[in-house]
Amino acid sequence: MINRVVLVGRLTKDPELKYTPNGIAVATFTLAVNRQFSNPQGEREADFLNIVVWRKAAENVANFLKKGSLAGVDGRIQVRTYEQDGRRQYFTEIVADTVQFLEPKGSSGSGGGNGGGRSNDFYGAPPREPQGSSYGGGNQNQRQNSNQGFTRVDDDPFAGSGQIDISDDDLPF
Amino acid sequence: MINRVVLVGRLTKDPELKYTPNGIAVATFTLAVNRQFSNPQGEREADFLNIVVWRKAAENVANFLKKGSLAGVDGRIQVRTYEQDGRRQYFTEIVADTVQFLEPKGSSGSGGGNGGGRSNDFYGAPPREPQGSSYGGGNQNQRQNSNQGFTRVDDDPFAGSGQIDISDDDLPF
Amino acid sequence: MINRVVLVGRLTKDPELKYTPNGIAVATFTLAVNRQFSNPQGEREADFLNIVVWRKAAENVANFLKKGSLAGVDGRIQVRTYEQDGRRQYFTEIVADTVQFLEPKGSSGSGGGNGGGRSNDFYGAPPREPQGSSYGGGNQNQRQNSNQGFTRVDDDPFAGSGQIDISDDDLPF
Amino acid sequence: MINRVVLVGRLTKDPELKYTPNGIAVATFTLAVNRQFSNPQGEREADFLNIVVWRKAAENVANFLKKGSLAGVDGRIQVRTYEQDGRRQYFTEIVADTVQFLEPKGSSGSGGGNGGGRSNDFYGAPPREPQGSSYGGGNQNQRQNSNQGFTRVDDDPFAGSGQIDISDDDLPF
DNA sequence: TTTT
DNA sequence: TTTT
Repeated sequence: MINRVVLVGRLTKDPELKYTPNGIAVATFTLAVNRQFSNPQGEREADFLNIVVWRKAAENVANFLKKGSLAGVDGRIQVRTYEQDGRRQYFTEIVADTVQFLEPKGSSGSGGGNGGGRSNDFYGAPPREPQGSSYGGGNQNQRQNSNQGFTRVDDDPFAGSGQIDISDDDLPF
Repeated sequence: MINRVVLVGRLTKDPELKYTPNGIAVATFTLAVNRQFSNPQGEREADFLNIVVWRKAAENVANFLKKGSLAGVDGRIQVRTYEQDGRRQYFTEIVADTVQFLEPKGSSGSGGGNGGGRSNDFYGAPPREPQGSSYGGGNQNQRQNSNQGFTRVDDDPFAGSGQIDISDDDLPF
Repeated sequence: MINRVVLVGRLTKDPELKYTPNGIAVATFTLAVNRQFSNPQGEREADFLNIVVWRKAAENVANFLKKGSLAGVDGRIQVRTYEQDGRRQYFTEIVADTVQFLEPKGSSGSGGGNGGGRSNDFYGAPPREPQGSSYGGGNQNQRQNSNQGFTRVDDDPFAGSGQIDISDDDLPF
Repeated sequence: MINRVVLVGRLTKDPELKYTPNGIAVATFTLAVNRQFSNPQGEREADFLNIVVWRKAAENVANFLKKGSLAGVDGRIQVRTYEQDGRRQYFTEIVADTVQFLEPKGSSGSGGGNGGGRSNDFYGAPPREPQGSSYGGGNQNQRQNSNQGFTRVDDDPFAGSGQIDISDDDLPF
């Protein structure tokens, strides 16, 4: 059924890149999307939305976006459910089909030096592609390539660490 | 900033209509939106999304939609935050600008008999209209017009009851 | 770049199904989308939008939708340009990723008897899939299976007939 | 009925600001939206889409956007029809509810010097507001304020000139 | 007629 | 050229 979301906002932190046990890249980040109107106190609030993106687009996100970057997201809303202290919890996220980098002029100033400059799109999560092992587990993320290597992701790409060993079949793609 | 959501799905229950202390109508319902692909177990899962709609559209929703109705929603995602047992909780909802009734042929079978038949739209939450007292608190909802009268809504239209007395200024419009 | 369109409306005629020389299915139809407000003469106008959908979804569209069907479309806008009498002409169409059949209750009454009943989605135009010869040219359209066989489509799926022999490379996918 | 479009692209020229006989501002521009994939010749094509925006947002567009600006648009597709040499012609445009200025860092380099810097939204075309004469005809456009004054718009905001005298009632709002 |  |  139709489930379409389009957002433009700024990353609240650097994106996190992880890999599934099968070597599929997944990036997560939070997008701050300013509200249309200020609240009665005159403050312009924002909604903080959790974004997930898979495969090649995940690696592009990790390479080209960072805290503060302006980005567009085209995807779908999804609610994940989990138990915590015996209570059912809900986690709402946007699964991005496309992430667009929106920093037009050799911006990004300080920091990582992603070069960049052109407005650019990353297309992720192609619907139901063969889930081959084409992602061999090699970490192509340029920014997190120091000591820690990459992180494995299991069922929850937003989780801090994932030790439980599950297969790709449990992943939502 | 751009924040746009379009959904088509079915109501999991009859919508709930409430009124703010100032007499502004607000309806809430949950929309079940089937996922594109079935999970590895071959089941077609759904996402259950919380929808809010204000003013005249809220009353139309209450009058014309019910459990099982197919509906389209055009709106924006919003995250509300609240404390519970000292823990910060997040509640994600879609604030609908438009709700479209999608039951083309004199459907709705049993129950309320809303007659209907035509595909119909309800436009809600016009951005920043004067928040006059045009909604005098009279309950125009035909389906919930029995004994219980209408319910007051305070800061959380999804809450079961709201006793705290807040003004319209605390409402997100 | 972000280019997203979501529509709900009714088919003004039965969809047309054609096949490229390489056997790829493409369906076209016009969707009447009623405007939000009536014009000063009190009439509720509609916009008539050209929709294209490829591959399996095209065949589903041809099999399950017909004149008057309520349908949802999720896709992108595209402008094609062509010459006519030495004048440059523009043709705007929506390339659908998904077409959703929105006739909830064993509707469609008279006519083709598509059975159906459930709300259903067709996913078309997967971005950049290998354009294999999986569509062998066999016409699986149940409604147009009489004498005329299928129609070849060349560069313009909306054109009445296409005699010029061009390859898949000229097609927009 | 649901009719929603979200675009991100660049202006091909400076926007044009006009005023209706009743003094309502309307801006038009063309947005170049790059396609997702390059064509078989390896070129990245674009779609050129006509955007219209009304009232205050129109004036903001005229003041803050110019040729080459990156902008987001949230609106609806509309088809206008007209006669030319006895032939019916169609003109497809996007009526913007919101235009978002997407040049994050004091960009816009040469030229008008709009200062700016912050990502900014303009909300136009509020649905069915009272069509009063609140726009008194004063031209607030800073960039086109030289000799030519403002231009009147009649039925077609994209037309070069409009001599026919029509009332606001013929305008699509 | 097109933008970076 | 248009749908309910």
